[in-house]
Amino acid sequence: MRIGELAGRTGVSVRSLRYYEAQGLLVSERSTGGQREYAERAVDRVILIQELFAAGLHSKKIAQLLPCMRDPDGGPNERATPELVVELTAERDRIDRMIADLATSRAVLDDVIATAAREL
Amino acid sequence: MRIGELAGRTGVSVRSLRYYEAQGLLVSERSTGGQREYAERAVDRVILIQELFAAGLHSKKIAQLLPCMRDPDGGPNERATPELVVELTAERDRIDRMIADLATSRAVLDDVIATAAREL
DNA sequence: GTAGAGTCTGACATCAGTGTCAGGTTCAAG
DNA sequence: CTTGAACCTGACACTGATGTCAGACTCTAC
Repeated sequence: MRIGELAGRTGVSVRSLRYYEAQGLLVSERSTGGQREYAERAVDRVILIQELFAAGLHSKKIAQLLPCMRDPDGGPNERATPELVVELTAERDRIDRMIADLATSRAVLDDVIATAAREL
Repeated sequence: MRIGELAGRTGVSVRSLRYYEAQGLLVSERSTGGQREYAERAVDRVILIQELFAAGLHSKKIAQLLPCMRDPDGGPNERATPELVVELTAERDRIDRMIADLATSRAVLDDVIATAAREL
């Protein structure tokens, strides 16, 4: 598929997809005329990238992480270096703290919403 | 306490504390010389603000939310407008999706880490 | 009263992902 | 062939929280 369709199917802008490629997160074949052509699995890949972005990982770290995934996405499947494992473990811990903080914030919102609803 | 102490006790930079005040998230008395003086409860307030930031809320929405909290923090304790309730409900839903996404990302990291550890 | 640490305001810089525009090329349908 | 939609590259703008700097003022301790 071409970039517009991929954008439509993932909800990610065309601009962002080109950015992902520039950052080495996404690969594409090129047509004779130079237009990007994506395989079907690019859809899942893009969604995963978005999730990792949302989790606060920067593109550089995502670029290191993706080839180490056990996931059969056609990539070269390199192995994680010990340094990367250390970094990813730190990220995982950060995500754990993030989830805990989110739960707190959610409770705050819930409380305000419930209080307001009670007063109506 | 003065701004430096508040910064130290919350782990938030002096710069950020002044920013919070400019955004209407934090209030302070002023000394005769014009220096900010904070009450004890400012500590919890700042920590809460940080959590809400981490949850992806923007300062404007936090400024609307804070006075509607049931929390006895000395604020005027206004009541949430129906429009605000709608917005906060949307934020809460967004946080729920965010937590779910984070769980996915965490699992991805976990998998890579576990795979790497197994190969060592 | 003086030294030095802390604080003040205001301005500009940074980050990283994304939006947007310009000028040109490619693709698919008629 | 032609036309219009989609795509290309490259560049610049934006966002929003935070960093950083300059020059001036305040506070505390000696």
